[in-house]
Amino acid sequence: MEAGQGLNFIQAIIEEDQRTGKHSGRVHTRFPPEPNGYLHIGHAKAISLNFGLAHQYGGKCNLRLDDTNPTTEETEYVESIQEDIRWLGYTWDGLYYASDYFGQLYQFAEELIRQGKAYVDDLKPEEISQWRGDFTTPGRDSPFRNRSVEENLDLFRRMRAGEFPDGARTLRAKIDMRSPNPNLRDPAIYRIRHAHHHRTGDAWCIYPLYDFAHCLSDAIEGITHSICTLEFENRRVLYDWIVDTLVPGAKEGNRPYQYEMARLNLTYTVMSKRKLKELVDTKVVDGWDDPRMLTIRGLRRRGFTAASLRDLTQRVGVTKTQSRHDIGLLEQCVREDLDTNAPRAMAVLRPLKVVLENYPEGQTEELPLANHPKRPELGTRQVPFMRELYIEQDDFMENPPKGFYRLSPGVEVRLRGAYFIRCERVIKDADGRVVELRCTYDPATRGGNATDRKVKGTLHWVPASAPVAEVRLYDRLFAAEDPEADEARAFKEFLNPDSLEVLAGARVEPMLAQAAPESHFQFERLGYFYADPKKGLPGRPVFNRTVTLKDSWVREQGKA
RNA sequence: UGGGGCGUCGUCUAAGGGUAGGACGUCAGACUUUGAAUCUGAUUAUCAAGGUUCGAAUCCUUGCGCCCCAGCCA
Repeated sequence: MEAGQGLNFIQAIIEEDQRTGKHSGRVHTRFPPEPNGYLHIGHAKAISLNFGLAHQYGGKCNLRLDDTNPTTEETEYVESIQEDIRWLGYTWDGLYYASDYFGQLYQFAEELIRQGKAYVDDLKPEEISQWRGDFTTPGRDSPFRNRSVEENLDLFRRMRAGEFPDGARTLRAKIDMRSPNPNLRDPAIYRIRHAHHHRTGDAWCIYPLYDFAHCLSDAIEGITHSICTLEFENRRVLYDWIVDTLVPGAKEGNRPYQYEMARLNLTYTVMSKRKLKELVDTKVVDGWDDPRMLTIRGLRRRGFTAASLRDLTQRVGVTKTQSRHDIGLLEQCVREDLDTNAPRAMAVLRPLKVVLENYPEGQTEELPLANHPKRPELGTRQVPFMRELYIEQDDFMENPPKGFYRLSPGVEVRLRGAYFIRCERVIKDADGRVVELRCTYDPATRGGNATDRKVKGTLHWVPASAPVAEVRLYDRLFAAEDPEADEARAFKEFLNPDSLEVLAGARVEPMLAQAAPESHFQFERLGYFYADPKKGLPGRPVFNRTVTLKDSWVREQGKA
């Protein structure tokens, strides 16, 4: 928001900290994804917040791969995460992995045992769960809770040495089994996992859990403001407990603090990594970078720009209020970016043949069209014009309703940048479908100008010689505003069956056949399109529709 | 029915004792060689009830509603 004086609540905290001299005025944030999936638009919010804050306050922001669970994490994901952050336009100060700290974390754990504040528990997972109690019943102390420091140290070292199978024992923090906050009922901080880790290989068979690893990693890196999402709110006391008992100087304020904000939710989509993965695994979509996915890669391949994603994160703000933003806001962000930056072009998605009966056969002329109506410096291009052309099927109606500005029998319209044409006759096939229009053009209106009369409609067009291109029309993946709202039904029941339409027979102006992969265009009167880098071939591009233009005619019809 | 959070236009988000502002959406109009863009204008909100105060979205009390927590996931 450009309110100016309206700081978001994190900025307010930082400015207050700077005023009081907390952290010696330092700002050091971090973006800590777990490398177990691809980044999505929700991460983009966290990324631009953390990197943006560091930039705004002259601080630093680290990228830290939170890789404490060897069974779910893969190198493939750490590479994609880095690529996506760079594409978004951010550069990290330090690149770290939680696994960099396994040695230090282990030492912290031994220290906790020495302080008598952690113990090795032999209870099995189900037993731990039973002994923990529930929201209304306090937990009970584990029978192993009062082992001596020596015994705990010995057992913990043997856990590390690989003497016990997975699940046999855990290291637990000794806090309070009767706490009303279940997170303080002696949370597990180390578990046994005889699993290969993507970076440390087989060096470890015990791995720290999030609550233990995350806060201490923050402390090790000198993070000042550790921003996470709302669901971590009731773990903050645990965060504080661990940091305060283990980090030297923590009590004096020389430590990181956790702040929670609302995650980004958007209408007509799901955001959890688990659900996105399910869409990929069940082939509902064609991979993590399917243009319908709200992953960074998917959005990128759909034709969203990094600037538009950054813009969205600015507009949605930062609050603690659980919210769901209108996906239309994202669409508006990319429209605004592409309206000023995308060159214009003409493409006919569903061609309808037009023959200009009074235009000489065999004649062709090159007509100049502006590449951008508001930016003459972007120049013009030549588009061939001839006796046979294509216009959009939607742009003709034999019996038009009131308010239809386009072509119909006896009506004159302008072909953009070319001539006025009038429809004289309609040719139909045996089934009565309109297959061709016989029209006349007015040579005096070259360039689309006439001094003596006006026309209501201006249509885009391509010459009959125009190359064919595949165009993919994408729409939102789900038909329901909140696909997860109905507890009784799976989110996949709300998929939009029309989220992808492939048009193999679109015709594009010649320039577009040479479009470089990853280039953006506005196809006039239709929307913004992006040359797909994966599907397209040289001279044979595939265009993904990023978003339509706003269309008040569609709205008008909807009212009828 | 334990604990932790959150309630402001349709959707988001500002204002933190002194004119409830902005964005997106919607509606109406102007302009238009994109039914786009642009420009005008309009509509609509402080969860409820009490209290304090000259004055409450803001402070207090009591309700109500929604979200999160009982992984050896993060």
